[in-house]
Amino acid sequence: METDTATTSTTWTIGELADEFGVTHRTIRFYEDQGLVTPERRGTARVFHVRDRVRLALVLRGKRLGFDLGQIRRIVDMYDEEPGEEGQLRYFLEQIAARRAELEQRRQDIETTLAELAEVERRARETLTNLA
Amino acid sequence: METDTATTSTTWTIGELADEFGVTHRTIRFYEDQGLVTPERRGTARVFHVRDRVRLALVLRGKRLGFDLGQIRRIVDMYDEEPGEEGQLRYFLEQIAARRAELEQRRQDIETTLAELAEVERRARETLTNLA
DNA sequence: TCTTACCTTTACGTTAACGTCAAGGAGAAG
DNA sequence: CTTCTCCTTGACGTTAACGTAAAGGTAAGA
Repeated sequence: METDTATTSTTWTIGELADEFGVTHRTIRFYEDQGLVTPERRGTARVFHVRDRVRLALVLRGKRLGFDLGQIRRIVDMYDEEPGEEGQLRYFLEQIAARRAELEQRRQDIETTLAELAEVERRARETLTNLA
Repeated sequence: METDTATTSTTWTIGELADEFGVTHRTIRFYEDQGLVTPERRGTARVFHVRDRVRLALVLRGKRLGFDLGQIRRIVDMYDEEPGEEGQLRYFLEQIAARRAELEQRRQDIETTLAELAEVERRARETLTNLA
């Protein structure tokens, strides 16, 4: 019996990640085609490392937010951008500002909607009380 | 010259709404097919009233949030739900709670992402300063 | 009356993001 | 060696949300 010293494995198969994140193999392979994850290959099999796991989580969070994969890639790629020289860095900061602007627009829309739903709910509760 | 007493018209053509909201006629007609707007018909022409204008704005806000039209309809329809009897109202409140839960999940995701981007930005600025 | 602008329906085309077979390899267990 | 289980690569299918002609109606202005 091989000792399982690694506490929890530091690599994953496609099936393990699929189970953990509740997606199909197909989805993960699709994300690989799109360059969102880049698993190592041992022979023909895929071996996913921590970086891939993190990126997959980021992608799925982006999906929950309703971003398309293009937008998602732009955000995810920011997480492991290399320093680079000044021009690059300034451009990079511009990109970050743009993403932030989008996210803040969304947050604003969400807060407006939540406020309106609260009002709709208030009226419904009122009507309900008046039935008693 | 017909007096334009109506300050700004209280009805709109499809083109006016399309221009105002930056979408195409096709999009609005599609939303009509989906029952998201229900313009009056005068002969064959569509006449949009305030209700349609409001609903269109809600739909587009839903799109900015990345909801699909199914989710959007569920939210939008809440805005002009009729009181109804107790069972209906309780079900209605459940639905509101569900939509709110989705929106709050999104808000959480957005705040996490904004925080992470702020950190990424901080590091980029740091690197930039160290070049001077 | 003839443009011109705006509207109409019908209907096939397109893109994103996977779903869904089909056919087969690789290794561990019995 | 055979049977499982999990993996692999194609490759065509599907759904949502419109895009994009095609072909024509209508009302106002020159």
